[in-house]
Amino acid sequence: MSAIRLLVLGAVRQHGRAHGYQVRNDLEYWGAHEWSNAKPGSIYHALKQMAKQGLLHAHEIAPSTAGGPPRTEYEVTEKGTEEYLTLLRGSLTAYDQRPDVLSAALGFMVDLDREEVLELLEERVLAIEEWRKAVTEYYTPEDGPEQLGHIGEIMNFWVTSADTGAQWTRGLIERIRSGAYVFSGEGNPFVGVLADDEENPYATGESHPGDAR
Amino acid sequence: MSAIRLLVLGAVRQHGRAHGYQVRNDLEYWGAHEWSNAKPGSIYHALKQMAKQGLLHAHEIAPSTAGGPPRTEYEVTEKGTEEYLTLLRGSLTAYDQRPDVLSAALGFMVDLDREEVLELLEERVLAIEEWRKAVTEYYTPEDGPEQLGHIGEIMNFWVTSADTGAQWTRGLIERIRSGAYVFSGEGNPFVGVLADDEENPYATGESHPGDAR
DNA sequence: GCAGCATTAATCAAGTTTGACTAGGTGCCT
DNA sequence: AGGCACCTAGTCAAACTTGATTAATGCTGC
Repeated sequence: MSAIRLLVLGAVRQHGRAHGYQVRNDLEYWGAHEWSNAKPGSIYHALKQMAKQGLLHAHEIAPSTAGGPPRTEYEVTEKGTEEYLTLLRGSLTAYDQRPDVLSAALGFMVDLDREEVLELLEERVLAIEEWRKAVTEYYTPEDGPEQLGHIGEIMNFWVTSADTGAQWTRGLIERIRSGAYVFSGEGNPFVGVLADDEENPYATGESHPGDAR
Repeated sequence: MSAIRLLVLGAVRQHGRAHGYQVRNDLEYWGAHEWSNAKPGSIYHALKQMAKQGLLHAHEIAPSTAGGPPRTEYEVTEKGTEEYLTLLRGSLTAYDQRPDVLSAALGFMVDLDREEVLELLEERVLAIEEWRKAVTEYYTPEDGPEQLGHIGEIMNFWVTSADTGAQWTRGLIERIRSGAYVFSGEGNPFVGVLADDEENPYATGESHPGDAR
């Protein structure tokens, strides 16, 4: 599962009601085009697909106010909100070693209670540790790991990634526990969307060096 | 770009000539089904696609010797070898933060010279550092990073990943420089394929805990 | 000697992703 | 007044991925 559904649901939800281009713009504002597969096609596809599945409600809307083809506005349904929360909780908990899923979840974590986020992240640490154990046990030949030759570097790489991932998560838990950020039910939330008339300070210019994807 | 083409080309190449099921088995032997999208469908698709593109040559072959439908054997063409080396070099160099690509490349790095691998990995470190710089510059508001609120955790996560990725790469360079592993042109290579009659000691049983994908 | 099950090998439909392309409108320069 | 560049909003075909399913054969117990 990629991060696209979570991103799109979260973006629409923050607006209350949004059309595709708006979502596309928000995701760009968040830098999501750099670290996730948030291409136009994927976004519009996700919107349509989720509308078909009843997670979003599609309003037919008049021609755009600012050029371009007529646009459809979407709204998150109740079922969509449930799905959103499920995806969000799952993305915070599970270790699936795709950075985009965790990144998306970090952007939305404040939609949950502080206490719940802490629990989910603790669970994440446990999941990573379990995964690490499974990998090392599964992938260690009887005659010792030297038998693997350079193939052992693959396992070494996974294990290192798991360890640093756990370490980073512990740091995040620490920061949240000591009061960082504003979570659900704690006063006026941090809003990360662009207003209709606001220009995007991070608008895509040329791509950045090192974008290997 | 996913790792599937590199994996399939590399697997076929190590056999000289292989059918889909053999490739599938090798990848499982390497644990690739755990950390890459090496599902049967993807493998067979990649084989056909690359045959169509002239990277592989497809031999029509008699019915299987051991049950099942008739099988097609593939062989890497000259063009395929070129593509393979290009993919391999690119995957060692570029930082695209998908662990599967690097994992696959690690498995095949010994097809290159020791010196070249060291150069490619040095380049990788540089690419990571450049990427890190681009990210921090691009994503730091004028009023200081505190303005980002919890969104800053996303950037923090990328940057941390980049740093540990660079650190790990430096460790690998060190190990290779001090003589670890057997590279191209250094005597009998380490072979990581299953012979026809050999059984897979890591055959898929049930899945492992923490397999979130 | 054959019913039932496992194994081998591959296909298929449904869903997703990609990146290029379309097409209308606005503003600016000359 | 013409034209060109750019922005807005979205579509599309081609490629890729996924997980289930099919199809052929061998093995095993009765």
